[in-house]
Amino acid sequence: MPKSEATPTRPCLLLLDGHSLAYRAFYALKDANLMTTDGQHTEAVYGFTSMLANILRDEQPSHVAVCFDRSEPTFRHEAYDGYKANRAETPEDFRGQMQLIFELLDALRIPRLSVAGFEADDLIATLATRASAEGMDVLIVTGDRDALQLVNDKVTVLMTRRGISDMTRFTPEAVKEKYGLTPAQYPDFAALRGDPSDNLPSIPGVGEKTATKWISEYGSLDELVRRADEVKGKVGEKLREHLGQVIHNRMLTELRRDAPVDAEPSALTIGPWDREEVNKLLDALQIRGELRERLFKTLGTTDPEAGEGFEIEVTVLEPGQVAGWLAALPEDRAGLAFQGTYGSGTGRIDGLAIASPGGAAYLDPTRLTEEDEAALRAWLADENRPKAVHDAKGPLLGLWAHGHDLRGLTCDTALAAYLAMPGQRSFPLDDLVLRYLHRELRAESAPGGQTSLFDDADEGAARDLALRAQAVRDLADALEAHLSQRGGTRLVTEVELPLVRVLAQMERAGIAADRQYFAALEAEFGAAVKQAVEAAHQVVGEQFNLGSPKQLQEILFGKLGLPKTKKIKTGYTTDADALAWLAQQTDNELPVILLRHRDQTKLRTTVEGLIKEISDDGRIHTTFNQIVAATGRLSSEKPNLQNIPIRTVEGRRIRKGFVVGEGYETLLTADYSQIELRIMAHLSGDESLIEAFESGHDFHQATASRVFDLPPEQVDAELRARIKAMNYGLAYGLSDFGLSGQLNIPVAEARALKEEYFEEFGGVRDYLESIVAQARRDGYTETILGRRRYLPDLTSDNRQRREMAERMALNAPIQGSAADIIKVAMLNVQKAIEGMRSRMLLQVHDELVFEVAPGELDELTEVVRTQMGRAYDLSVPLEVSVGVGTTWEDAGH
DNA sequence: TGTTGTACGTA
DNA sequence: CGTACGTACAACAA
Repeated sequence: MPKSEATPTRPCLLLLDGHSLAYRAFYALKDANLMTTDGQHTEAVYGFTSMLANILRDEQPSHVAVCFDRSEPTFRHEAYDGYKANRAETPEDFRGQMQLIFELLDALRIPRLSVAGFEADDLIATLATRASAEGMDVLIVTGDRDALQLVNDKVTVLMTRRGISDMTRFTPEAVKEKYGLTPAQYPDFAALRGDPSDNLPSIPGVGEKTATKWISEYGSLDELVRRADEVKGKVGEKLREHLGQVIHNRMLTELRRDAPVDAEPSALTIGPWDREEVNKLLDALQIRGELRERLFKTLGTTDPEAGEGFEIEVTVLEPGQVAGWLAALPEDRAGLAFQGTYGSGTGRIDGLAIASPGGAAYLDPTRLTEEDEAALRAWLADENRPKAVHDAKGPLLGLWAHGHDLRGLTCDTALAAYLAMPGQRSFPLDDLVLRYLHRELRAESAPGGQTSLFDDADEGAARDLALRAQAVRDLADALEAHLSQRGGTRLVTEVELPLVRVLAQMERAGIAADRQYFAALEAEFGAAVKQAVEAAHQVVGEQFNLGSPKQLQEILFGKLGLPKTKKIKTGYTTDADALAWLAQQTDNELPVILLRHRDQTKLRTTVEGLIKEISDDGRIHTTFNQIVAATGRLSSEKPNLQNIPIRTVEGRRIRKGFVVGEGYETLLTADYSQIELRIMAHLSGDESLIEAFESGHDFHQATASRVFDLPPEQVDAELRARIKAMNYGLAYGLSDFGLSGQLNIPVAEARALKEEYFEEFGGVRDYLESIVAQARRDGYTETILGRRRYLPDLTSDNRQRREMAERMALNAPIQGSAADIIKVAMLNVQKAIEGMRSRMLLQVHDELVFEVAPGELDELTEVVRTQMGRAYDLSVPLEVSVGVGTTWEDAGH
């Protein structure tokens, strides 16, 4: 809230806790992953600068200083060995950013202070005390709650809350209201509560609630200590037990007001800052646009070279105005933003904003005249009117549900960002805008926003959506430029973007489910679970929760005294492998019963989950996520249809519940056989491996025959199994240790086996080694279509992280190329069946599931075989096997 | 109520 | 001490 400008300005000193704010900024912006093109992270600098600019603008202080901690130990460390002893190490990405902040403050001529042996807090306390004695108002900005003890009539604390713009203003009244304490009581309270971040121990059973109660009841810690005997109950005992500790804590929670700061408050003015230097620094940090302008504006100068402001004209279109507005719309690419909800293959749209160079408009698609509706329909469906949308699949489903279509999508900013940063798990628009446009996308109408420019809530929402549309438009350009610069344009425009439509179609179609069958199955699995529970209770002789790993451990290793299994964080594992091992080790039937219970509960909950997801149309509509998997795979959720059981007979029964829908003839599944191994053969160019694929024999058998120098017929099941584990393991970065565990053989033997394998397939070893070396050099791996995966950990000092990254580097090009290929296949199949009634329903990484319209089986089979087979030209054939049946199980192989 | 750890299904 | 996911549940913290 700006100070009222009418009052004659009384001197006001602004004191900031530099480290605290920089840390806060860093964590608030961590997900945005801000960095310069040469890899210097800038989250902390950016966020700190943004906070500083806002506070200077809003508070208009006459004096200012930023206080910093020093690396030297403080008097608190001397008083207490353990002080801050459990502080986590400074994150790698944060390092170096403090120095940048120092440089920026120096360029801005804002005083920064630090004193050896004292924390920033103590400097702040000292200066606040002196300044208020001189009649100045003081405003403290920090994230450290210890500062609350400084609050009085003259001293106010702004405490960071969440993010970088959300702060709470603590006056004496506000402290009272929030904590039920006076500022002076705060250090007493803090000592009593303890503080994990400073490593001040707390009293067991005493949290904030009890601490507050005691301090307000007794008035002060002194008084509480004096009358500690009066405190009743268990907590009273605990208090008396820990009294010494609390008193010790108290010495540390008091801020020093006598730190040797040589600056006088009145001298802490903002100097004439060096504009050139600031510009240079901001250039180096690649901070442009809105923040730079805000900073300059606040400091009283507008920089002519700063990025243009971010103001747009927003028109809220009323019924009858839409057609006209669209007619006048320039032909440049428009940014679109939708307000709506999506899921289960459908959606609804409540608002739409369109941003173009001429301005932006908001409209409610449910309130349109017929003419508007027609114009909007035509414009949205016009292939020749280019559009950019953020995460278009949901809106597309929504539009379809309203009878519209969306064509001419030339950029999906979420997809583009995914290809630019495949390791990120989500891509919120505001983060991307911050990262690529250096602009804040703040919802102005949101509650708690600093300004409420709009009295009308609807108009505010309209403006927010329009701002998003505009941001999408700008972001699309920025991301396209970024991707084209590094050769990622084709992957996004020719594969990922057109795939959006295919996935939407699959989600909308869903797959038919046999509800009665699932219900019966659930009952059956449920009965088996019940039986297992009873049997287990019987064996053990007491009731317990078989689903609780903790209770299970107590029973198995405590009560029954069975041999210990592998250690995990919470004790000893009770996973399926361990239970199977236990079953072998003892005569006790319990492990077998538990295994059965695990099995059956898993199956039961799977079926239950599926039943819950059956829509009114009798079908299950999953959602395919195109932007989560770091390797480029799709994922499936709500429900996940990519992990329906198949390995066991019992599990496969669930697949019988997925059936052909009414009006269709049958289901068809088509999958790639051993696609990842074929890709490994292709990428490595290993002649022997390629020949093994072309030999016509079973692949694992063929490779085993080569490794062991036997005719294929003489490869027994054991040898084949070993080589199969090798074949697959290699693509995952399997270690000797892992292979030995997998095959139950000594590590030395596993190593020897690997040697033997590489004697025959040396090209594979060379390839695997080269891929890691290349990734370490470039910082990323690449698939056959140029999809990248960045692996900064390849150069980590931490062995575990580095080796993890190495395995990812081995796997990413293989798994990712397989994802590329099936995506291309999906596009080509979809194009080829456009005129048919049959449709694609599911993708399960190397398998596609179709619903076949009457009379189309032969044609579809042919199309699918051909298109999948020729999706990409590898140096080995892409083999496709097809199955047909009225349930997913029957259509399987 | 939200987060963490364990377990387990698929490719 | 092979990769990539999503979901369910219990336990814990608050």
